[in-house]
Amino acid sequence: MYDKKMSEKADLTQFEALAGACKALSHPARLTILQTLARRGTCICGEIVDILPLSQATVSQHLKILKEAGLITGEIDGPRSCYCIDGDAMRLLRGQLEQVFRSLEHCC
Amino acid sequence: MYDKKMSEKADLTQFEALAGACKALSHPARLTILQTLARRGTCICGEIVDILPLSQATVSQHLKILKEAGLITGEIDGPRSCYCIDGDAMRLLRGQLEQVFRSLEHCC
DNA sequence: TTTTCTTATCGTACATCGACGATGAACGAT
DNA sequence: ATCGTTCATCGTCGATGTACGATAAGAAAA
Repeated sequence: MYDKKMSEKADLTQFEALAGACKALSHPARLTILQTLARRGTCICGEIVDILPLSQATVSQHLKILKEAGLITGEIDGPRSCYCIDGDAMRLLRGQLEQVFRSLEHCC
Repeated sequence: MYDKKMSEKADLTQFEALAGACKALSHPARLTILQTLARRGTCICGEIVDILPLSQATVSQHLKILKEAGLITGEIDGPRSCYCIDGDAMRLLRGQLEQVFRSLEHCC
């Protein structure tokens, strides 16, 4: 009936960025795209379409999601597009996740 | 017109488990729940509802998602439920993510 | 210019997510 | 047996995600 502790609600916004990055990783096709980009070393365009069992439109959409999440960069090179892993963003994400996992080490 | 390389399509199923775990992490409320469980050390029941700015039904739904993803365990203790981080699952996920990030170190 | 190749975007259809109120189930206490 | 508490589940609804074909936009090649 009465307020328990005068609303000490958690601030969810502090995790919004990390949650968004995890969402970008939360699809097999997008993880496969990242793996492919890393494996080829150099940037790749629509070879990804040939590799994935998905339509060109769907692949392009997944690439857009990864780009909007800041995990990859895309540059137009003539008639084709060249995508590349954003190393800085990836290292940042890696560090953030590592920090979370460290804080989660103390379980019951 | 002709098959480029006789269908060397990537197998997306190999990343399904990891993608599913990332999806479980891809919501601020769920990350906050994990942080709360870790912070309290001991298992927690519906105090989470008091902490999060969400309804009891919504919190229960997030807890279910985390449990189905195997990241937490839930035990019924009398009239209340006691949740706890699954340390083994968390370490496994941490290792898998670390492996992915290592393979992504070689960027352009 | 016209064609061809490559890629992005639009529109659509269906599935899933995220949030909530309401209800139900389980238990302790009266 | 009847409350009151705690929690899970149901049903609903709008928003978002996933997939595709079709189309548009751009540059190279004819």
